[in-house]
Amino acid sequence: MVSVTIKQVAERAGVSVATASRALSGGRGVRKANREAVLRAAEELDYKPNAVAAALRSRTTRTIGMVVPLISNPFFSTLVEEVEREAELGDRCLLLATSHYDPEAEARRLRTLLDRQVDALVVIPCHQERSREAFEAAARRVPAVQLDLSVDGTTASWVGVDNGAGILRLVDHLVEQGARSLAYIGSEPTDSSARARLDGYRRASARCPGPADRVLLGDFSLEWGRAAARRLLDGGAPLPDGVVCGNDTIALGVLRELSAGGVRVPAEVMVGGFDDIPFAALAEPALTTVRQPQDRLAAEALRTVIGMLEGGAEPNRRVAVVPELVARASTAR
Amino acid sequence: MVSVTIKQVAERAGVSVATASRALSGGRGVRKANREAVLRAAEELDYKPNAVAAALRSRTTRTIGMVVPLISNPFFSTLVEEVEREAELGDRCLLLATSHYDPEAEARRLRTLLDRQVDALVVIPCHQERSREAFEAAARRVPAVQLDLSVDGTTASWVGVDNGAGILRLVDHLVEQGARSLAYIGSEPTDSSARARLDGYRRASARCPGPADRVLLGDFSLEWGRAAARRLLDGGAPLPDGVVCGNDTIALGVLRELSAGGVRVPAEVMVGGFDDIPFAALAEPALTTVRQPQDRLAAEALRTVIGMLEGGAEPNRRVAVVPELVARASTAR
DNA sequence: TCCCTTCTTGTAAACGATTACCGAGATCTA
DNA sequence: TAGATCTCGGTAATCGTTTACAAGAAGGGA
Repeated sequence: MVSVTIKQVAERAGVSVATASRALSGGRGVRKANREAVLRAAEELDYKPNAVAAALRSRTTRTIGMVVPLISNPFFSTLVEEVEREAELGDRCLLLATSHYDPEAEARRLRTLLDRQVDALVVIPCHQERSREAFEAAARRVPAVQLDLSVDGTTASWVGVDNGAGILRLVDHLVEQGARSLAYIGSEPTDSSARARLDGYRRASARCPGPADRVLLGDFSLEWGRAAARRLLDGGAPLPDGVVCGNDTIALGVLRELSAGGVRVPAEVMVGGFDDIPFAALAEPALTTVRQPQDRLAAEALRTVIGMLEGGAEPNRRVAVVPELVARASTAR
Repeated sequence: MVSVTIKQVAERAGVSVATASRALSGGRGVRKANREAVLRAAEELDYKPNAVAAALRSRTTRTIGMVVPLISNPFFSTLVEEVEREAELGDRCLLLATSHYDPEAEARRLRTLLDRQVDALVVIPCHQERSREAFEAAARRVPAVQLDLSVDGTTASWVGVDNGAGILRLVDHLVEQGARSLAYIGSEPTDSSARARLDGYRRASARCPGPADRVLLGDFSLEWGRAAARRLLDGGAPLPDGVVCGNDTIALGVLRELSAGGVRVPAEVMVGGFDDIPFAALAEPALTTVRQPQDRLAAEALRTVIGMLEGGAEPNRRVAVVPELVARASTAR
């Protein structure tokens, strides 16, 4: 498979390769007649520039590296999609790698991406402590930003959602809808989001006129949602008017268990989630939730690294996007 | 950010760059003492090979390009994940691009990936006719395989699921469970999968002892599933014992509407889907479905292109993986 | 001992672009 | 018209590897 090179284009256009290169990239400092001759020759020969060669010499690959724990998680896959879309707008490509929640694999993938000379990195760190060293090492070499999750004890750039503000909106909404008592079903604070949501609930619960101190912590699974809901049902204590869930998966489990226990949602208990996963709108009843604005997160993340790349923007930028509340049937009194 | 080059490694080890290069890549044809000296020097200097330079000279980037219609679709995102995992096993990276179901965008992305000298391409073509030209052009330049969907009228490589066999299994299962009449709710045959499933149903319906000629075609959405189920309910004709759905999303809509109409599943009507999306197992009742073995599909796809790359395997390989049936509550009599 | 392999090694030429530098005209200014 | 400035284009270096080639060293068989 022999490819047309810039040399052949230059030859056909009757100019040197230097002029051809200039004409093809921007065209500044090239007389109009020559520029047109070069472009015509390129067209006629169906010239395709070799991006690898250009990258070697210009020391920039126009490639963004991204490392995520898992691609198939719908929340992450949406982030990947939006980062890719945003990258393409800047005429860049996405080199994607998975850590499978293994900090060592994550470190290896980061190194591989650096070896491939990515211009910048967008990372969803898989572990709040053990991801730190590799991420910081990578961030010393190229502009890098953490997306969604953040590792402990670093000042490196991060873009994510303001979890506290999101929980606050949900709590306010429940109170507006008439809830006088609340409970929180979430995950143990094993990652930065889980902790921020729990802290957010603790702060927000002051807005509730009645008792709001029941907090059940497990993991982010549907099964835990069911188990926790069962505990509420079996507890003997009166059910809260509203249940704030740490994410939608938990909330779906809660809905399922409450309905199995004969409790009507939202009439007896209102339920709210966090994330707005695709199925939230399809649940019965449709789930009120805090929407993570993935498109804005991705855009901000890319803007952050590109800013560091081009403008030399400040390297320690922390952006917390305030999420919006999506009110649906599960909280409609 | 100055990097250590192989030249410095060679110098420190007291050999030429050629020897250093040989020692670092495989080490064949290098005396043991020298090889060790080189490796030690590389270690001490924390040498990181520049993959771009290596790619330029060796004319191979160890990169797989992948173009998908959408990353956030859970079926596609799982395929992406598995392709990435498989690529990593062969020490390759994944350059990922999205077509957003636009054939022109798809063509542009393919060209970009080729400019970047990917070694091979895995493509989920977004349109059965209008994807053809660009895909075939790309396939003439590097090993390329279509994944899941296939464009019309090409003999190029393809790896996907045997839709007909999958539908057949589902029909056989329903008949075994006692269904004597069937209906099919699917999508108009606008892509190769939709057509193969519809054809598969028409062939398989001969296995049904009673009437099985009700076929309702719309699109692959939950809404269409609800609408079609409503048509069955309102039609006046007796309900079929089993409903075969073109995919799980439709099946979830059918479940929802039947339950809203007071029809018990599976006691009165059994329902089966196709794909085994994550939510299928969580539906009420849990949905029987035909599982797409995404890991095997991805592995086969990569094996196909790598085979063409390395072994010069036949360029027109069509692999139809037979899917397995996952029997759950929605068909348990 | 001599010839013929087989190993190792270094030199230097790729790979295909971008770009520093310089010189030749063209244009402008006084 | 001379000198300064600007525009444009070519030569050649460069990016950091891999690899073709040639040559020297070592080993083996007759």
